[in-house]
Amino acid sequence: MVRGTRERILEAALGLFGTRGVDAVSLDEIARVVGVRKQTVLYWFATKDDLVDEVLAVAAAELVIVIDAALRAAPDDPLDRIDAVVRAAFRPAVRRPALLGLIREVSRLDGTQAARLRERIQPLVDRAVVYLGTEMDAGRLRSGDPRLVAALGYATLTGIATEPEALRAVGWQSTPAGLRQLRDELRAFLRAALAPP
Amino acid sequence: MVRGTRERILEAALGLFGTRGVDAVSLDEIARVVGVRKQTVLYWFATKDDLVDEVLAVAAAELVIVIDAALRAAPDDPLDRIDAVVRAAFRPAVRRPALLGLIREVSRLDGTQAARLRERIQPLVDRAVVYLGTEMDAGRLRSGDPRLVAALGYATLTGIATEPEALRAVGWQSTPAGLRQLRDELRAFLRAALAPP
DNA sequence: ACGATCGTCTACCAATTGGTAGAGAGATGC
DNA sequence: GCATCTCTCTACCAATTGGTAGACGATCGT
Repeated sequence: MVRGTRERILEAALGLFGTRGVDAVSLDEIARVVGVRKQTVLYWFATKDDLVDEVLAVAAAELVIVIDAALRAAPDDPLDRIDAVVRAAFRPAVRRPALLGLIREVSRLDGTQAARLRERIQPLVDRAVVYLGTEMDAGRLRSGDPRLVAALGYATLTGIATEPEALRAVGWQSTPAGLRQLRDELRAFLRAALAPP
Repeated sequence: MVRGTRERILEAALGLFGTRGVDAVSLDEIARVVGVRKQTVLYWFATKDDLVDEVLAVAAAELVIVIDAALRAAPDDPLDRIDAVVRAAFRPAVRRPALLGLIREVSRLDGTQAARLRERIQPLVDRAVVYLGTEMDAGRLRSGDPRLVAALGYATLTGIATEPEALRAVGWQSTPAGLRQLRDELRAFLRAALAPP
């Protein structure tokens, strides 16, 4: 066995849930992708809800790790640090749109699952909000309500990463050059939105 | 009959599709909300796909009308005009999050439906892109690729309007005062992102 | 007054859903 | 050698899905 069945189920489920939505994906379909029977999926995860929970945990952990690493290596200037986060979040976001898509999906999940995910990401969010607040006070960022500014930056990033249709509507193409251009435009957009006047 | 059954089905479907996703909502559920049997829904709309198509058409038309009206009444300065669009799109977005949510939902629909919706909205998008381009050339907006800047503005607006979970994570509350503050913060964010340096 | 049309209904249907029960193959421990 | 444990399977199941067939009453034009 090259990689555990369990891991392969989690990975397939992340991809399918993230791009098509939890409700729209059946256990049978996940099993088919993995190359196994539905009952094998139910052996590893007692219910579909359990599977959703664990997939959310995996996605959250991956995001937290990626962003944490980027921040640790980033310079001191807040605009540069935000750049670093964008770059760190952007790569997995386009390579695996499902990742951010799944986080988004949580809005329509049942409350306890949403709460569990929020709990995992909360530290990251709180840190970001506090950081934005102190930098605003220091005059190194445009001032405003740090909580809402954090939410707006998040909305911009995940929105652009998870809505291919919006990009198609403006004639954008997903080539390597296009991706680079999109990333740079996103960075410029957020820089301008956050820079002090 | 106060309002036609057909209209009531469309309205209920818009609300449910927009907040929970097309796949997650059954015809039975829509019928129950309307107070009618599923077969009555299927009398007015031959298939679920037909219903989805018409709901998308209704939502698109409503958005186009609202934004068009706001633009016709707006002043000349591009930042003020963008303000006007934000304000126009923000009210329906929070009163009926389903509206923008449904537009977003299209990313996971089958290609022909997505294409049909894109067709309806395309004129609006094209106008926006051309407008951004000329104002950038005139130095009244920060310059960049107008297509991507349009997509980014859209992503910010719909992202913040359709993701209550993100706002909850930063401790935001949906009170009238909170809404006003959110709208103003969104306007300041977009103004800063788009203003010339 | 009467047939046609309209709108909603009851009664089904096949396919798919998430989930249960338990058989059987293979490795592992003693 | 044998029992145990791990993993995947076949065989079901009840509930729900989108959809069909057609009965029934109301309304309408003539």
